[in-house]
Amino acid sequence: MPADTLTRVFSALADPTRRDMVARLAEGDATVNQLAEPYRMSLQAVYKHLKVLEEAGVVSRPPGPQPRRVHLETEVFDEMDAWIERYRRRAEERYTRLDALLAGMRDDEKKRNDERGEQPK
Amino acid sequence: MPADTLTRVFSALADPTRRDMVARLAEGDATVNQLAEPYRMSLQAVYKHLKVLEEAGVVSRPPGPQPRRVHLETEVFDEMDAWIERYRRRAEERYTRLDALLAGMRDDEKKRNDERGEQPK
DNA sequence: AGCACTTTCAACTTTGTGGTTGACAGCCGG
DNA sequence: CCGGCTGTCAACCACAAAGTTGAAAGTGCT
Repeated sequence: MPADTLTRVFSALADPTRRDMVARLAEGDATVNQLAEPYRMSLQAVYKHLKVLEEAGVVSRPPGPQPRRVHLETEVFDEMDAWIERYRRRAEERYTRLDALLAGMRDDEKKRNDERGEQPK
Repeated sequence: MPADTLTRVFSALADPTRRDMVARLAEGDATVNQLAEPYRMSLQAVYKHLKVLEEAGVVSRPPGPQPRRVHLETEVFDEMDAWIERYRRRAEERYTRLDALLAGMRDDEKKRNDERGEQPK
């Protein structure tokens, strides 16, 4: 089972180093060496991170002359954004409907308390 | 080192089961048993997932009468959204500026090719 | 061809994560 | 008060993830 896109994207972005790479790539494409420079980490480790980002579709490395430049791919962000927005929106809708429900809920609660013989303040 | 919020949120949402929980909680609060019902997984495992979501601030479980209901918290989504939007926007700005740059880049490339003695097509 | 640099592959260590089972404390209703 | 449901904690297992080193392919320049 090849782990769906969202899983790959979210876990790719769960790593601070990888998020930092994305942040820097947003300023423009870079070679692997430029990318690797700030980190105290072997070059192979950087390639591994890149591979994760690439498989998640966050980044691409078009073939070309030797120092292949790493490029930020933004389409995947749309997908993540859609997911987030979808559920945020739904939850917020429920929240705004809450006002309308409050009156009824207060009545219910009062009734329940009455049935238990509790004193209203 | 207490792993920053974004790291916790992204890795919380990197798990399909947890994303599914969020999706269902967007429809309304639920008890742990209701939440756990569709999964073929021990109840303790579900509590673990909930703990991860809670520590990431995605979910809250206000204290109360025995079956404590799980509630979706949306503020964290804003933070994620801000991060995504920030870099997406920056990358897209670069992209739109690309048109303006193309003329200059073509000139540069032509010059480089000339210096190498390559034939223009 | 030959050297230097880029890229990838493989093996290994360490740490984290998702899941299990088992035990146990806290509430609540009969 | 006691039996059942809710919630938490701990030990353990399997496996994935981040990093290391070492070695081997490619690619580009002179």
